Amino acid sequence: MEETADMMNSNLKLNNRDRAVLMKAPFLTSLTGNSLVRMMSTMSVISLTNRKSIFREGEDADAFYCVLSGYVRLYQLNRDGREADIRICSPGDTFAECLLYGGTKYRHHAQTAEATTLARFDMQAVRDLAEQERDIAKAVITSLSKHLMTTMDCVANDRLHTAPQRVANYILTRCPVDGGPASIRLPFQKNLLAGMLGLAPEALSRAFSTLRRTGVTVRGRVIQVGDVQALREI
Amino acid sequence: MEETADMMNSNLKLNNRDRAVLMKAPFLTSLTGNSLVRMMSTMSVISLTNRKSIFREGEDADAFYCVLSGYVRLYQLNRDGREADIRICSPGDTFAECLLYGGTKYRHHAQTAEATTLARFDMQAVRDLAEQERDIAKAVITSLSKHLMTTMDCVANDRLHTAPQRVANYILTRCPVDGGPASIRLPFQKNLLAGMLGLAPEALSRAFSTLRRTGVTVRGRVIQVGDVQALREI
DNA sequence: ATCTGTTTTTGACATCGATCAAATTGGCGC
DNA sequence: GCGCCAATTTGATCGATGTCAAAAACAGAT
Repeated sequence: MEETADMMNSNLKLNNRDRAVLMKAPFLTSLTGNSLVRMMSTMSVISLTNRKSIFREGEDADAFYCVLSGYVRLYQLNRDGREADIRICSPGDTFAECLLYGGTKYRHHAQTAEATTLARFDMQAVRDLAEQERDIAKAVITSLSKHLMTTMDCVANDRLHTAPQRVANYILTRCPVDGGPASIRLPFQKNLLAGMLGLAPEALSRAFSTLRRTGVTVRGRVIQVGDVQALREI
Repeated sequence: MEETADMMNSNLKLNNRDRAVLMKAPFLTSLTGNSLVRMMSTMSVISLTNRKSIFREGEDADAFYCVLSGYVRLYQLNRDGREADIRICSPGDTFAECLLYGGTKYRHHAQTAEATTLARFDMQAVRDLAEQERDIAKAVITSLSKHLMTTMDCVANDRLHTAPQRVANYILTRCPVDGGPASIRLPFQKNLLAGMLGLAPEALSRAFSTLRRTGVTVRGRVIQVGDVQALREI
């Protein structure tokens, strides 16, 4: 088998880290034995370098995906041809699974935002499995429920919070629960964080500088929080 | 049985129109025979007048609902105590069903936005049914899939379009497909439309007046469109 | 360590939409 | 038709965020 450095697209065995991520995905984590084996047999692994298209809006949807490592950007074009991110998928996130029973064509563009490994599930195969195996159906329900909740949270976040509040929320979700100082490291470019929060990169940058008054220091990807409790008040 | 005029909360038989709406809900429409009967047996009908609370954020989630007639507003409070609509549910819409497997507490406030009739489904009963009956599980999957798709559309709409564009989109979804003139009647107050589109009422009003230049006339709840095709270009 | 291309930040500005208050319209019961 | 309350529109203003351009910081390769 031959691969170019530019675009690997293979069916290799999973490495351990990717396997662990996959097994924690909500539509697999509850499966055991035969169901798990059958589900895994509909899957293939795909590795892509940065900025590769996974699918385009309007194409026939024949698979959904789970991010194993790297990041995926789901976006649409507005009337002026500008891209707006709808969702940034991190390791463990599933995308396009709403098309299992919801439609036949992809509704957004999907492209990698880093070197990325994906698990690809054949839509029709999973559909068939879900009808045969109760626990697979249940796992799909769990996955869709969770995804729907986070998407509703996204709407609420967009409509309810200003840019500094969204950034503060994001930081808080990765901070220890108690109130003292903390330090976290962004796992990706600020570009992507902006997309997650529905902000332009410049707006994210300004939100960070607003948060300096609340004791947040940013150096590269490292974010230091003077007082976690103070951040909650924002 | 005694009822006040202010707040009926009863278990009456469905009238024909409500029954038709219910049967078209995605988690019922594919069911037949025994599954349908069992599903219906977990249901009760609730009628409420305008502005009655259905549940509050943080309460234990023991039921999900389908709107049969009227409208329901899902909203949250921001830090200043101002309400922001997350979703407006119309007849046929289901809400809080993402908690079937996604969590145990309601995540928003829900209140009626008109005199409203609801079908109430006991969460635990439906959970049990979905595990027993394949077609019920499948119906739940379909329902969640559809709901997830519309919620992602909502995010996309919020992030991609300006107020006049959102209003134009809304109008177009209820217009005949061809390009000529058309006239539609809003089925609810503009208040609610604003909430659906993620706008303040004033912003909706101004969007309408912007659209006058594109041949849109608004008189009360009646919207007349001079040229449907022109509206698509906005 | 230096170079180079990319990412991020900053500045200046335009735009959009929220907010508050006031005027107007509309709906509905009488 | 009238009166009244609620919904909607309008005006004025403000704040937040997008946009474009340029500077600065950063990361990776040499």
